[in-house]
Amino acid sequence: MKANDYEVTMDALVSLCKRRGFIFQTSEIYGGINGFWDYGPLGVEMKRNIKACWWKSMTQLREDIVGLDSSIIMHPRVWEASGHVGNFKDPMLDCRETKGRYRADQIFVLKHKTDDSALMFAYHENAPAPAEKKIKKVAKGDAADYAEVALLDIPLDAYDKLVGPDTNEPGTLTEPRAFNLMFKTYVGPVEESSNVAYLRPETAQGIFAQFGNVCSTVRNKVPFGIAQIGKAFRNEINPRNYTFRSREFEQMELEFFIKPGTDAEQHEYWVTERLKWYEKVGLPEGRMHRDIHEGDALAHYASACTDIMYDFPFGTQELEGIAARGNFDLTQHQETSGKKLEYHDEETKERYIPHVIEPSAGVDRIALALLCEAYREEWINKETGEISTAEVGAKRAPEGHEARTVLAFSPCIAPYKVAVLPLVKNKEPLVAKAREVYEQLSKRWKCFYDQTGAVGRRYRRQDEIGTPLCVTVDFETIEEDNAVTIRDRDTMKQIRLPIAELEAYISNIVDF
RNA sequence: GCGGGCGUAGUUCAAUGGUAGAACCCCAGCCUUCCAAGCUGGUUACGACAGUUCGAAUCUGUUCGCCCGCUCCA
Repeated sequence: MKANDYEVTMDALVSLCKRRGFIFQTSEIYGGINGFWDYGPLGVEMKRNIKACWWKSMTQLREDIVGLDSSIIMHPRVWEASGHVGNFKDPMLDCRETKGRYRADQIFVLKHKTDDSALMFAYHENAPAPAEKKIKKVAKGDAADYAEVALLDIPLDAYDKLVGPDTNEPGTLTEPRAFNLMFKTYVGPVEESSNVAYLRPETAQGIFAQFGNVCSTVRNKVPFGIAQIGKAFRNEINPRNYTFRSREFEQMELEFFIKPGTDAEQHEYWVTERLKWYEKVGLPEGRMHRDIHEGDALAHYASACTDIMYDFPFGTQELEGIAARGNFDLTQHQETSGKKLEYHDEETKERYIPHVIEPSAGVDRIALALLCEAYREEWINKETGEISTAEVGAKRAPEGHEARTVLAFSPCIAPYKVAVLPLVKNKEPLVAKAREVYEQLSKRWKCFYDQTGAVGRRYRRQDEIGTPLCVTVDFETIEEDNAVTIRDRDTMKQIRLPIAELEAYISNIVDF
């Protein structure tokens, strides 16, 4: 499947998310603020389910990973050690003519070796060919007389002789401006530079900074991991695509510490492991891809990095990055803090700084992917009950059919697991029995009780919020068999089941 | 941040500078023995702030937000 094979438009999805209470614009009554979103009553349940599935798969179903919850504001030197204070900013410049925008560190310049008054030609890193052509065409010169210089080494007062990468005119480039992507604040009531602190731009550094304490308390042996879920903040230049790129977002990060030399096999292991998890929560193999970083795309300290990509309606985008970061982070913290962050291997009697594999996932992106994946519009034949996929862009169902909107979540992700419905509401014994069943099931799962309107309408309401199972109490329940019907969201088929067997049946379907 | 487009009930759409309407949704009541039935009633909107005008949803400016392209990224 490709991104453009979707029946979903983002508009339809955004509309449903608002109407049913998944996602709201933050502080909407004041006009909202770009890059921040709130999760409504259904969204928060869904998001908690995503995190719970991850947390369970990491810290409960395996013995070699422990959890951590570190603070959002940490000592500023953490960010010096990690390189965020120095490097987490991208100087950018614009071309006034073409309206293009470039990262200054990715632009290089061909400059005449002897003649400072000659025009200079900018080009994209590793792609000097267009600039060489312009030397011939525009300056009537010879490329051999020119030398490569980084754009950032060109003095600002020489910009009027600089020809942009995508133009033939000099003087169209603006000066590079730095964008620090970290949110800054002050610790204590006095706003002075000595009090500056940052909201964390990733949760990972909290794990590295507590590496020593965790090691000395839980007696773990390499390889082992520390997992953390939490908010992170980045002052993105331009948030876009609904919640996909937000300024406040939630991460699920694992730092898996390994013996140096096992990096490649452990990296591959975690990529495979994580793809299995995505399939389990409802993202099919056909829409998932690996984007393997190579060469310049790889950070200098990393030996491997694979992004796990999903085909969104707006394009194929990253959900998670899995990086083999060597021992860069722990080494940096050891040097900056002066505290030893070594691991003592009891078996080999060696001391070393472990290497690390970092699967780092964005919760909000996964939530958005799951919503895109789950959303479908269907047509139901009124006579036969046959379900077919609705035609793209059709406003109405064809004659003899009715439309149905479904969020076909994996049951472990669905905000509500079960809806309990009395067949009608004006017969007290039915209502009483339904309440009893509802209260029993609510002890184990998030359930929904609804007695309003016709039962068919109530089923459709549950379809639209993705509830996998509907339990209906009818007259037979109280008069004959103490059994209920269970209706499946996807097939709309019903079976009859004794109330005594209900919990086991539901558990089998909805528990992760 | 740059360029373009767009802001009217929860949603989808109306309204010539002159009383803001509809459908669906939602809520209440009646009715209802399994897939959005029906009847009655009800709540809810001109993104914000200025300006022009006797009078602004409508014209102008500013701002905020959304969408698209550039850019960027978990």
